[in-house]
Order: sequence, then C-alpha cells, then structure tokens
Amino acid sequence: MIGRIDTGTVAMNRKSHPTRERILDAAEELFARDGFAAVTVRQIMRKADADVSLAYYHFKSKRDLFDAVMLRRVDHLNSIRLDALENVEQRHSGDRATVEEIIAAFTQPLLELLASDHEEWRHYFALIAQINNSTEFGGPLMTRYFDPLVARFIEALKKAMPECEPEDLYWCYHFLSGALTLTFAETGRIDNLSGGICKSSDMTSINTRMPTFIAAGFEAVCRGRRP
Amino acid sequence: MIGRIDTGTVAMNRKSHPTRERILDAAEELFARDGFAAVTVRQIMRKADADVSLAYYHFKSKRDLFDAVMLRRVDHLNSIRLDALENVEQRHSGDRATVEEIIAAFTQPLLELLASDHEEWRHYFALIAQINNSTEFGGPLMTRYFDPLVARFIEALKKAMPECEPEDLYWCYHFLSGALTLTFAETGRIDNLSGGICKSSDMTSINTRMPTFIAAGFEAVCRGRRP
DNA sequence: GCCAAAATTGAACGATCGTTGAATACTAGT
DNA sequence: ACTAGTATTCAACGATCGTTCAATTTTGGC
Repeated sequence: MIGRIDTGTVAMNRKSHPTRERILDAAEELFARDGFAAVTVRQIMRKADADVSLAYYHFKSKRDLFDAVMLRRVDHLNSIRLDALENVEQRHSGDRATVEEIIAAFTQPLLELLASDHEEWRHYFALIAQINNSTEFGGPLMTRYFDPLVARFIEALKKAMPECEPEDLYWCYHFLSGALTLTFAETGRIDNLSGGICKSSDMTSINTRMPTFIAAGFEAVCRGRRP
Repeated sequence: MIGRIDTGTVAMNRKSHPTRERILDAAEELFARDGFAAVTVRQIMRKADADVSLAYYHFKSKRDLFDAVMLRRVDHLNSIRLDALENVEQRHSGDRATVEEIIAAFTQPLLELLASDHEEWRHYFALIAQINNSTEFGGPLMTRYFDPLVARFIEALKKAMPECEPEDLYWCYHFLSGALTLTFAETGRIDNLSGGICKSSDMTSINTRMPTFIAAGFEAVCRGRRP
C-alpha cells in the first residue's frame, strides 16, 4: 500500500495461475477500488503482468471483461445463501422460523466470506457495494444477478410474518440491502467517526449486530402499520 | 449556435441563469448518473450550452468542478438537519427525546427535499449515494462534509439511550447510513423486485417507514447486548 | 463614450484511451 | 518431427481525453 500508483502485479506463480484468472483478479481489484470508467485496460493488464491485447483475446471488450468479473463469483454466492436459507427452513418444518434467523441466513454467509480474509472476496464485495448504489448500473445488474434469490428470501419472510403487507416487506428489504452493501465498501468512514472504536473491516462486529438490527426493523414496520 | 446537436441543455433563460450555475447543474446531473470518471468535461459543457474552456475559467480543473458541485449544497443540507434536531431537543427540554424522533430529524429533511420534485436535489442525492459506497472517495468525502453533523446526532442518541454502548451506536448509525443513501440512488431495483408495488421515487413511503425501521433497530441492538 | 475587468470563443497541445491485426512462440496429438 | 490450434507479443489506428492560450466580445464604473 505504498505509493498511489501501484504497479504491483497480482503475482502468484505465473504458471499455476493462468492468465485468464490473473486478468480477472486484477480487473476485480481495480474496478472495485476505482469504478468501471476510472480503470484503464492498460492498468489492468499491467497489474496482471500481461500484454494489453490479451485482454481482448480472452475477453472481447472492456465491458465484457467487467461482466466476466461479475459472473465469476455470483453463482457461488447465491448457492451458499440458498443453502443457509434451506437450512433454516428445515430446522423449522413444524413451527415458524424467526425473522432474525432468516435475515442471518441472508447476511451471514457473505460476512463470513469477508471475515475469512480472502482478498479476492473483499474486492468482489466492494464492487457490489459500488454497483448497488449506482444510478445507471445499479438496478439492472443487481436485479439480474441477485433478485431471484432475494425473491426466495422474501417468500420466506412472508411465511414468517404472514400479517405483513407486501409493500412493507419490500421497503424493509430495501433498507436491509442498503445497510449490507455499505458494509461491503469498507470505506473507513466509521473508523474516523467512532474515533477508532469501530473498524470498517471488523465483520464479526457487524455479523453480531446486523441480523438483530434488521429483524427488529422488519417487525416494527410490519406490526406498526397493520390496519 | 445554429445546428447544435441537442443532447438536452440545462436550458433556462441563459441570462437569469448564469453560466457558472449552468455548469454546476450539468456537472451535478452527469456526475450523479455516471460517476466522476465516466463523465467528460466536454459532455458537461455541451449540456451546459457553453464552451469547453469555460469550465477551466470558472473552475480550475475537472476535479475542482466536482468539489464545487459537492460544496454548493452541503451547507444548506447540514443547516436544515441541525434545525430539525434542535427542534426535537427543544420539545423535550425536560424528558428524553424518542429515538424515532431523532432519526426522523436526521432523515426527514432530506426525504422531503427529494419528495418536492426539485430535480436539482434529486441529482445531488444520487451523487451522495454513489460517493457513500465508493471505496476510494467514500470515506474522506463523507467524513469531511457530513460527520460533524453526524457526531451531533450521535450525541443526541446517546442522551436518548444512555445505557447504550458507543460501539453499538456507531454500528447502528452505519446501518442507517447505508439504508438512507441507497434510497438516494433511486436505482429502480425495488420497482422490479416488488412487481410494481413499490417505486424507487416514492419518498413518502420511505419517510413513513424509515424512522420506525431504524429506531427499532437501534433499540434492539442497544438493549440486546447490554451487560 | 472610454476603459479596465470579466466573460466567452476557437483552436490547438500532448497524452492516453479502447481496440485491432499481423507476426511470433508455445503446446498438444499423431 | 510435423502440424494445428492456442496463447502471447509488438506496433499501431483513430478518437477523445483534460487542459491551455491567445484573441475576442461583453460588461460595469466613471
């Protein structure tokens, strides 16, 4: 982290780590930090330690490279979250699942991935954080990649709170989405604000608080505005 | 001036609306939609209906123009929110203020500005939405512009919940910040997800739910983990 | 009406952008 | 060893980027 312009390569033994993957790694990191438009294909390839034209050989264009970065991890993400949800539902075959348990199934797999300091995932989540709050990319991309799973979670929440109006449910999910994705950005803002008490990277602290916070919000809104 | 390609100027009578302001308006809208790096100075000046070099005459550089866009509205924003907070505190000179009231003072002035379809503010808030979730810009900019006010709100929350650990308080504010700024982005994602039941632009619906949601979250976290 | 200051114009600068194509090196299967 | 396909290198393309500068027009105080 020395020097603003890092020529630092993604490294790893160049043989065990195929070029295609090295390009994706470098692109992921730079897109996450600076955004799609701010990053140059030449920057990416410098970091990947490969020639510029290889970006267009392995992927067709800068935009397609971006999509490849997105697609590389989205299936695994949706898979582990669905597993967590089904796990909760199996534990409650007779009775109702708690809202907090369902929320935890939604957030915990991601936060655990972030906690297990795999750099790769940190960058990917930071990228999602940016996309989610982007007026242009935000809607379409998040919808395409994650909303099938989200719809599944909302179904589960409907069962857990049958008296809740759908409109309330969707807005509450909106709040959840915002709170979760800001966490992914790790902007360091809370570090300053709290005078060092809190650390942006401390996913354990978030993991213990987020489900409680969000579940209470869901229940207050849904119960509060019932006719 | 004949045969100009109409990409939609910021218009208004060119006399009553000075060039400097027209540039700021155009920059605000484009930065908000596409992000700092994706926007071209030439795009901005085309929309502002002025020559490229005027951007560098009125502001020194693209980056300084960006800062000017930010600074133009930040004082007014902090002012109306501080007023709202002081209003709450005056109403409760003897007893404690409700957490929900304090949160409402934090969110309502912004949401009302967004509801009163002044396009100008819509763009500004969308810009904040992007910055807040940006790994590079996010921390420093938000800290500089808004954290003095935020610290003031957190003081008020401490008084409203004296038993609450500061660490919990800061994390809860983090969740609030994420939920609020995603709202600003108006990505249209919730429109799709809800099948049309919810609209990203419906600030009234958000305004009636957000304080309830967030206040319940604060109280659950702070009460739940008290020793 | 004069004149200095402020505002606007038009043209250009080097740098760098995304992208391409032709030539070369490497890696199988036979 | 030959070959076919895959992977990599090198050099370049037109376009457009942020920025500057000299010349011109407009403005406001006297």
